Amino acid sequence: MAKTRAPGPIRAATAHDVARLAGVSQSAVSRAFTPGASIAPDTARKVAEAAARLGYRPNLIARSLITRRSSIIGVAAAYLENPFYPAMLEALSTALEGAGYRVLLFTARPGESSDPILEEVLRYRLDALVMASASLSSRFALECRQAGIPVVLLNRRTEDGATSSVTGDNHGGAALIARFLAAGGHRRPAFIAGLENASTSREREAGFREALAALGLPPPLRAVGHYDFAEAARAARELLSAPERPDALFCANDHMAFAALGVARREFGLEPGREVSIIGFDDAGPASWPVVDLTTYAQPIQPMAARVLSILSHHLADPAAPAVGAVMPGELVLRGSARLPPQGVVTQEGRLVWKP
Amino acid sequence: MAKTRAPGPIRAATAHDVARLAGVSQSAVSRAFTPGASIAPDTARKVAEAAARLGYRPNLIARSLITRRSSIIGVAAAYLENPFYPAMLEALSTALEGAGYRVLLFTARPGESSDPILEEVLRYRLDALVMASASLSSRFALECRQAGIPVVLLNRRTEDGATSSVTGDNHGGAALIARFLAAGGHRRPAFIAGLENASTSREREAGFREALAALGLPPPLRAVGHYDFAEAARAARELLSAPERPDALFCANDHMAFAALGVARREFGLEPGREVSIIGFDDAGPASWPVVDLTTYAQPIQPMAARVLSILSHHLADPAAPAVGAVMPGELVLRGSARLPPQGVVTQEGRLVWKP
DNA sequence: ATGAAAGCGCTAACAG
DNA sequence: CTGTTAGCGCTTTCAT
Repeated sequence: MAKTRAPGPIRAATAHDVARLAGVSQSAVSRAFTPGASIAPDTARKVAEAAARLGYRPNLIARSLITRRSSIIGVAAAYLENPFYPAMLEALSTALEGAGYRVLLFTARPGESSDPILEEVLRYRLDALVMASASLSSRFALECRQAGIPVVLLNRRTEDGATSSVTGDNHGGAALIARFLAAGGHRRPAFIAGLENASTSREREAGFREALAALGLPPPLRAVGHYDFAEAARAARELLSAPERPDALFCANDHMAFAALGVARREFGLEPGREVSIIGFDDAGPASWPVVDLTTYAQPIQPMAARVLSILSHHLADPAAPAVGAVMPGELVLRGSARLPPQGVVTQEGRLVWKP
Repeated sequence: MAKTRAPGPIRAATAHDVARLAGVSQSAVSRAFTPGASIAPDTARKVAEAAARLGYRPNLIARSLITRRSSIIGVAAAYLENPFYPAMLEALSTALEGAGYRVLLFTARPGESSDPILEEVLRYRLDALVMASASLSSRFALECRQAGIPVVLLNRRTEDGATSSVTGDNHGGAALIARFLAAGGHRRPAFIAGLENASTSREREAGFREALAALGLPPPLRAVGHYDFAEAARAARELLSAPERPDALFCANDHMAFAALGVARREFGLEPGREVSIIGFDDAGPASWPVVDLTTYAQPIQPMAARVLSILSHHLADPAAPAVGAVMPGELVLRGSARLPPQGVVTQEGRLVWKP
């Protein structure tokens, strides 16, 4: 009577099984699956055949244990309601997958410290960590560095600059917006801030204020939207109710501008682009939808993702390399939500941008 | 002269190091980090101290090799431009993280077969796989099953029903929309399809047509938007240019409805909700933005994510359990883009829904 | 309750 | 080019 296989989870074939079937040693099997290894074509063929027959796939877990590299990169993301982040995540994931990495996703609960989840980064021996949006304690960044795990911040930066980062040109973009508004004849600009402690919001505000001052315009009215849709709507409401109503609203990101757009049109009957100008920052997907049609400073998503990968590779190759802070230039994309100035409007790659 | 540590990536502390420092055996250290294990409180304390001193963290890779469980679940997602998916991804990730799993993200390139990436699923010995949006060859699903890896499809279903799935009530929701339009006095409804071979689009169309027929209304005009923004805009343009202009547009998902909204208002000067009714499916984030204000059938994102987890747990506990196809009921959320019928409009949890 | 010993499936010297 | 031999860091019997 034939002995039947035990039921339940059939154990996957191992390199040993393949070796036995192919009549070679187990190390030969290993070599057959290692790109650069020296192996006779004939042996490789025999192994390939046996492997195919058994449905063998090298166990990456076992490989990682030895090589101490998992080919997995942690990506901490949150705030996915803001359509900028899914786009960034997709670009980043594509870039990393293209380079042979897998992405382990951490969606930090807003408010929660990201540290507990990030403990896992160390436990799983991830090759590197990309922090998009979530905050990171400097203690943890240090610990990662000690463990030899490169960290790159995306669209975020620490005070000390000790951790590598990739950001858009927050300061320059905001300054450009100030000049754009001035050129368009706006005289009472206002600003809706994001989170007070976020580098993006602070840098954008600083760039805006400084440029405004340099142009001889008054400092902007200001309200805080905490990068939250409902709170941004409240902020817009507050600003548009001011005795001297602002003639322009610069929102620290598109997500808040989407809220402001609705408030202006539906609650104040102000047509964006005609009676009030509303400008965002990011060029998140919906900004280009005709129903939304938001003028905004576009962050270059693909190049930013590519830059993250290159910095990561750089750190992986040389663990002692110093941190780099990459600032990627973007463009002011002109749509219907802000009045155009008489000069500097040019078409570029099928879209209107402002080049003073 | 004191011997200094070798430079470069300092090797992380192992259970052996901790054991040596604590003066216990390596297995004692293992037990100290295993929740249910029998260990003397005193020993546990000594181990904890030594571990803290060395910054020791159990290597999950090594553990996985033995336990054959990685606590990692693969999630294949794509089409993140459609804001429904980031929301789903976030909910799913939160649910899985809450249950102690990590999420390995696969962003299948559109068009590409998902199989090559999914090979990785097998190599990494993932515990399970959730397919949101990406297509999955039945060959691969079979292979996963043979390898004992549970697969759950999210917002997608196979013909044969051999793979577990969680979907919204596509047929029922679409039928409800048909009845809603009829009740609102619409007489010439049209339909914008998504991808012709997607179960979501097919089921929504079938539900819509059948209900329309039952109501004695003519079959809807039809155009295909392929779940793509630009193509959906084209489809809307085509339908709204028809000699007998439709008085309602049901789009197979919100993302396409966002495009239709823009076309109606900007290109045809038709105010959605007054001159033409536009309805979507999903209740993706922007649908509720006042600038957008889309009437749509809401899929219950959180419950769907929770259901995926429960089905996964079920399959993990019993690998031989049969596939289940969960259909989660949603609600028709009323906003400004579609004319309201005189009856059945009720307020529920702060929003307007239709309960005929 | 604890330690010794045997692997998990694989890679990486090392001889041949 | 190939097989043999050690482990990677951990969990898990099995005695004690």
